[in-house]
Amino acid sequence: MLENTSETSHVFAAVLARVQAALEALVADESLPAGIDRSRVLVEPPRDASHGDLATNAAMVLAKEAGQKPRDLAEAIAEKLRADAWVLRVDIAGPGFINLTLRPAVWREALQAAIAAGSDYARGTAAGSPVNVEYVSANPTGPMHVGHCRGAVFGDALANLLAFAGRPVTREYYINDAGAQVDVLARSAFLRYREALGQDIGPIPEGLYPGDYLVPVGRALAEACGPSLLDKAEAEWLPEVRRIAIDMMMAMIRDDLAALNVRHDEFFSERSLIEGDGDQVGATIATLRAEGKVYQGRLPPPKGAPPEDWEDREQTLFRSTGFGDDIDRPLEKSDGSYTYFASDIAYHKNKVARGFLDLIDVWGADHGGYIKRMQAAVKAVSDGKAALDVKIVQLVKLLRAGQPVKMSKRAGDFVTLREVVDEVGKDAVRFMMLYRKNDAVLDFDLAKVIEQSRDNPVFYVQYGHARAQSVFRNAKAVVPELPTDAAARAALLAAVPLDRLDDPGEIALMRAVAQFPRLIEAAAAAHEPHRVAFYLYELASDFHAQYTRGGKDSPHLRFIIQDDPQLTLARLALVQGVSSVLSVGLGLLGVEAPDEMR
RNA sequence: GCGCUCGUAGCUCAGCUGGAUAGAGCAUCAGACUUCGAAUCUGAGGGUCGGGAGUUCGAAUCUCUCCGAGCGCGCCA
Repeated sequence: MLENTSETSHVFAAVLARVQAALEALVADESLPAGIDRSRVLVEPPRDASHGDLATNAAMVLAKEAGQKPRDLAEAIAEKLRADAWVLRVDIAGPGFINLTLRPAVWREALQAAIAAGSDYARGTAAGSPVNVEYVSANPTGPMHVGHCRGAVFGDALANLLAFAGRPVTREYYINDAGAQVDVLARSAFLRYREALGQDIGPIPEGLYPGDYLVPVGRALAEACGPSLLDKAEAEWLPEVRRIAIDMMMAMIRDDLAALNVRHDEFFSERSLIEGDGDQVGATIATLRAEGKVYQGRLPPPKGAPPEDWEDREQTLFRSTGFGDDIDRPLEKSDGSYTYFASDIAYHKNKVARGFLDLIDVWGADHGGYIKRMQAAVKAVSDGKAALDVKIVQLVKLLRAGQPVKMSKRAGDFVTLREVVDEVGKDAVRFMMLYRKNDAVLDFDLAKVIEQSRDNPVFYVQYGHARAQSVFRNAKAVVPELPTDAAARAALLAAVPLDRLDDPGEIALMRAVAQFPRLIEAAAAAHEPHRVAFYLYELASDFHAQYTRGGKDSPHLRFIIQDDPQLTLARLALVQGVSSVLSVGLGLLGVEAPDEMR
């Protein structure tokens, strides 16, 4: 047994601390200058496993400031590290890498820590500051289509990841219920209302939403109001019709999101900024004006493509150039109403006022040109105290057997999110959306996801988890005392001696499990949930490989050894660790971890 | 014209915030099932990291400049 078991729940952090301790010892020896900057010292897995378990760049990073050659410094550090109880071997390689091989007992204890922690393994405990993640925010004018899908899944997984990493997270949806588009929605719904009352409405006029999804809205209006709205002027019926239509659209959108396993804590109404308690948009502009960040002025017309109806006029401008933007931005339209940007500033100020200094927005690629001005606005309304990270999710190209699927919202024949989820399942949709960096374009081929499901990474990872459960089911023949209940099984396996886990493949698998906390930290810090998906794929791959190694060539490597319950228990502990991490990781992605694939 | 994002194996993509000989999957070729699930595994071939220059011990990663693709450029959201 090693002297400190709590450290082993995060081996990489613990080894970094040990390297830092070695460096401090060198400072005490006056082999290194006092106050040397050690912040860039890292401990990471080496590219090639033959180099050892872990590598540190300490010697290379510190060499210049220490005034020593990297390899000489490496030797001095190595000398200290060789005295460490965890360290089995230290090698110096290449330009000054220090490669560490740990005693296998460290990895075994790391595995035990992982099993004992269960679903809390790798969970961050440090009390981080609250973070607000805004995603989806689709206009409430119709059902969600596949274009919304990626942002929804990405934002949801990112929020899961941040929460798991220890941050208090609020998941938010901004309802764009104040612009011209919701008035169009109201007029479109009114048409369906007349239809529901038996009037012949003919073809849907140009400029209104033609989709059938408004038929039930018309019926609901007819039931609620009877014919009472027919004689009224538009100005009289529109606000009420709009309110009801938006409510029904949002109910539909929530259903769609639920089908994708996406949830929000807060649905924030844009209209509430203007009609709630006071005009927050006006107040925000007034404050900024008082601070000299808003002024009356003129803008030059855009270069290259000047709009036909360009009219040079004095207008209300936000001084975004003072905060890193390229040009100042208008806050009021020519008719005196606020621009979308103006209410968005007020909205983000509202977030800051609610205590969020860390804001994340998930936007579609077509809003990329909007990032600088919004970040400028967040700085301006928070006196530079709040920061906004905008994550852009790129286009999803929906294909069927290589052929693009046409999507036109105007024609009313767009592919809805619900159709895709019903066709391929939420697990496949979610994993495919996350098995790619958010800012890379994604080809999503419906035919491939179904037909080639055997080659689909989501099934590969899920199969890893299912296979592990299968091993547990079969193991009862050798270890009858193995509990069926997962928690009880984990409790038993966390206490099993692991000394006999010494196969290189087994050690590799333990290392992979031990890397999970480090992966979570990095993925959360970078706001990159796709890293979790790739890690899980690799972990599943290591597991499948070890499983197959126990084939006919090496039956002694099977997890279940008929006449050796002790060894079987040790290996079941390994399976438990892998299974547990797969389950937790898939949970973060919002994907099921099934017990069987049949 | 300006701005943002991207360019890595035939195809689809990773590359852990600057590290070692650039990695997976698909496809191709050659192998592994009477026993823990073959939805799996083992191996082989496949590269001017779009081109060029720079920064330093070290660059796919940072800077500049070209080439190419996508998105955006008051009074849409």
